[in-house]
Amino acid sequence: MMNCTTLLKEYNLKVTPQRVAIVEELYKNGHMNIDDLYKKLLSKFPSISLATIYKNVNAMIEKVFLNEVKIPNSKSVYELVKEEHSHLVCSSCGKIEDIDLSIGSLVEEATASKNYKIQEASVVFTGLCPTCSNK
Amino acid sequence: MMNCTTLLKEYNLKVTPQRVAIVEELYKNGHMNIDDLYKKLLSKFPSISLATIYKNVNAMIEKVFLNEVKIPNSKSVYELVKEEHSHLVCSSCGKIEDIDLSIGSLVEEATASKNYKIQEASVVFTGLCPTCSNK
DNA sequence: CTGACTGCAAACGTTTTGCACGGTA
DNA sequence: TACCGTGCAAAACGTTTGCAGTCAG
Repeated sequence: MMNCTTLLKEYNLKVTPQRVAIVEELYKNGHMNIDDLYKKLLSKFPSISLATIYKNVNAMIEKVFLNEVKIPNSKSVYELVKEEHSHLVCSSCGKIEDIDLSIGSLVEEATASKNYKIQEASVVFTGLCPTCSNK
Repeated sequence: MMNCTTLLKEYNLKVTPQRVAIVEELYKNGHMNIDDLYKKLLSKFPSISLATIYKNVNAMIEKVFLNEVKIPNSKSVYELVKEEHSHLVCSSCGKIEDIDLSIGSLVEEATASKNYKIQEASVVFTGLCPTCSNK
């Protein structure tokens, strides 16, 4: 188990039980949408408010501690910020996985052909995960 | 100017002046969000309703005539469906451009490492466009 | 002529805000 | 203690729906 308290402090976020729980859940589950988070936290904090989830998620995004990932045909999910990576979404079961892809050459391609100074890349592949494609 | 009427018919969409205007605008501007469309059409149809925009955009997505593009840190935009391509977004002026990138090797990489049967790819790069990076 | 589309208003789901209270540092 | 976070309720948004009238085929 990671040390959520220290982590929150490093990002200048006050440590509250609710915030610790959010970080723990995201660490455990990788990617969660607002509802996932709300339902998970409800079992630990029966009177937690959806507004608290929103406020905290937004605060954490502000501090660049969380990252919002927009998924085609589905709700945004949130993840702890880490090294750049891409995402794989299963169109059947909805599972989301991180994947390390070498997008360097793509970035160069884009730079060369359109002269953009690329700052960020959002790469999301949708397809059938191994489990679902064997059904 | 393209033939919007024929195009709409090909996709089994009844031809109305509002729909023709939506297609014309998207053809002209490439990518527009709901508000862009609404404002543009308001000048042609002073009493058009936002609901009409939504209904038509959704109908066109249903027929796979339009495509929604989710953009990090900004609203979704819509475009006419065409060959697969990626997107370049300027983080300063908001401009969105199509770009043809060879993502084939990435798809293979993902297939090989995670065993997914990839169906769709969403690649959006954010950066400074040539104009904005010279300011 | 029939069914589909439009515009309006109401409904809906999601996200944000204001406020009183309680907890963190 | 001072400020920030929480939970609640209300407000604000964005999007969808139902309906009566109109239009396309």
